[in-house]
Formats: sequence, structure tokens, C-alpha cells
Amino acid sequence: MNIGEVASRSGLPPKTIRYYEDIGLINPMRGENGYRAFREEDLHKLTFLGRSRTLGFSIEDCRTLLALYEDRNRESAQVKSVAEEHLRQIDDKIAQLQSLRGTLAHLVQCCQGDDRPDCPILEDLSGRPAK
Amino acid sequence: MNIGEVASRSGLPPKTIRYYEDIGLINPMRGENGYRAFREEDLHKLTFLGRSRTLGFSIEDCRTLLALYEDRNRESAQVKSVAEEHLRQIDDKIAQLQSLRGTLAHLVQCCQGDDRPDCPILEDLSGRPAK
DNA sequence: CCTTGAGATTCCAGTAACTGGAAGCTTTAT
DNA sequence: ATAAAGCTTCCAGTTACTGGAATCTCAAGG
Repeated sequence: MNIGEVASRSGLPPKTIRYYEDIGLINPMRGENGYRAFREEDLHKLTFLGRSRTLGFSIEDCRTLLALYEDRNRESAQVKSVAEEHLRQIDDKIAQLQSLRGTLAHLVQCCQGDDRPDCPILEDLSGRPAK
Repeated sequence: MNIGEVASRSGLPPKTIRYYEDIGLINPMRGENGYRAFREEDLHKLTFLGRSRTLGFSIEDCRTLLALYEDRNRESAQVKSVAEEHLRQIDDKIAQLQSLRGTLAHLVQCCQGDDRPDCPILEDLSGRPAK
């Protein structure tokens, strides 16, 4: 398989696939013309990576997960632990965004949004303690 | 004022302040020794920027907001529009994370997390349609 | 007066995970 | 034969800083 086919089958752009090779996530063979020659196994890995990235795992997490995926003697606890840590970080991020959203929504609501210059949003940003 | 004082008064690290000058957000004067000489106005701007960044506005948004802040003839509608767009993006992000969180939490729950290799998380990642 | 030490300066590199584009080779289709 | 598509590598850019090196200035202690 050439990169184009693997790209459409895995859903990842060719650029990304080359990048994944660069950073050592995959190791496709080469044909005599210098083209990458992907095996089914490579495709599986790429699919795995695509899905992992979709779930928000970092590349380093993906590296770990891929290694566990390939290790027939892994303990599922290791996988679960990576996923749990990621889940915690997602929860943190959500909480952060929600708090931020609250403040911002309040400010937006306070602003008339007309042709006059008075603006509670700018007032808040300028550092005055919000009333 | 030297950069150190502005840093502690604005809450921004000196590095960040220099960076903001680099990209043209502020324009402090210089003393004869080559040191930046900040006026109160610069400090206000930096405080404004710090608060805006805390609320998640991008640097480009900050540039726009700062310009509006300085423009005595602005229309509050312009400010509101920037903030509303940002709010929409935050909502999108939250929705994305929550959906992701749902999937991930389900997978984590399904995984025993013991010393055996069987792992529903890896099975999902490997691309098999989840049962 | 000299010498630290703190604080200032610039510049270069690195972060995360790609993405875009240039220049050039191979293969395929007309 | 030639043009288009697809592949290759390499360099740069994205976001918003942050760390570190080499150098310079300033304030205080002995």
C-alpha cells in the first residue's frame, strides 16, 4: 500500500502519517522506488492512533498505549491508569472552561451592545473589581 | 518603572511582557541605559491583557479588545461581538470535551484494571466497532 | 574602589501536533 | 510524449509563550 491508500483507509492525512513515522510511532518499509510500503499492520496502528487522538490522548500517551496494545503480556491496569489520568485532565479542563464561560457569559449579558462606547466588558478587563 | 516591578504589579512574567512588546501589544519607552521604562499606562495595558488572557481570549482578540479599549468612540456592540464569538467557541469546546469525556468514562468503566491483558479500552482504540 | 549579585538586555531554541509549500522524482493516463 | 497525479524530502509557520546563554548595568558591602 502506498501512503495515499493508507491515508484514505485510516482517515489520517498523508502529512500526519509521515509525521508519525518521523517521531517513531510507525515504521513502514520502503519499496525500491523509495515509496513507503505499508502493511496491514501499519494500517491497524494508524487506525489505533487516529482513534486515540480523537479521544484526546496526547502523542506520548498514544505511544504508551500503542506499546501496551502490542504487548501481549500487558496488564489492563496499566491501560486503565493512562485513561483515568487523561479523564482527570479532561475533567479539569471542562471545569476550567465552565468557570470561564460563567464569567464571560455574565459580562456579555451586561453589555448593551449598541453604538455607545460604555462597555462593562472593557471595564472588567481593565482591572476594576467587578461590581 | 523597570520590567521587574511591572511584572509583579501586573502579574505577568517579564518574559511575557517582552514578548508582548515584540508582537506590538505594548510600546514602552527606553531609558538611556537601554532598560524599558514603563509608564502607568503600560501597566494598565498589561493588566488588561492579563485579564483578557485569563478569560481565554486569543492574542489577536486581545489586540482587538485593546484597540477598542483605547478608542473613545468605540461602539460597545463591537466589543460584545468579539466576546460573543469567543463564548461560542468556548461552548463548542466544552461540548466537544463532554462528548469525549462520555466515551472515555464508559471505556474506563468497562476495563477491569487488573493484571490480565484483556482490555476493552484497547479493543475500542484498535477500531473494532464498540459493542 | 572592587567585587559580587540582582536584574536588565538580546537572541536562539524548544514546546504540541501538525500543516503548507517548494523542488524534484516516479508512475499512470492520455 | 507529455501531462497530471502521487510520492519524496526539507524548511517554515502555527500559538503563546518559556528556558537558557552570553552580556551589560546597577546597587550594596567590604
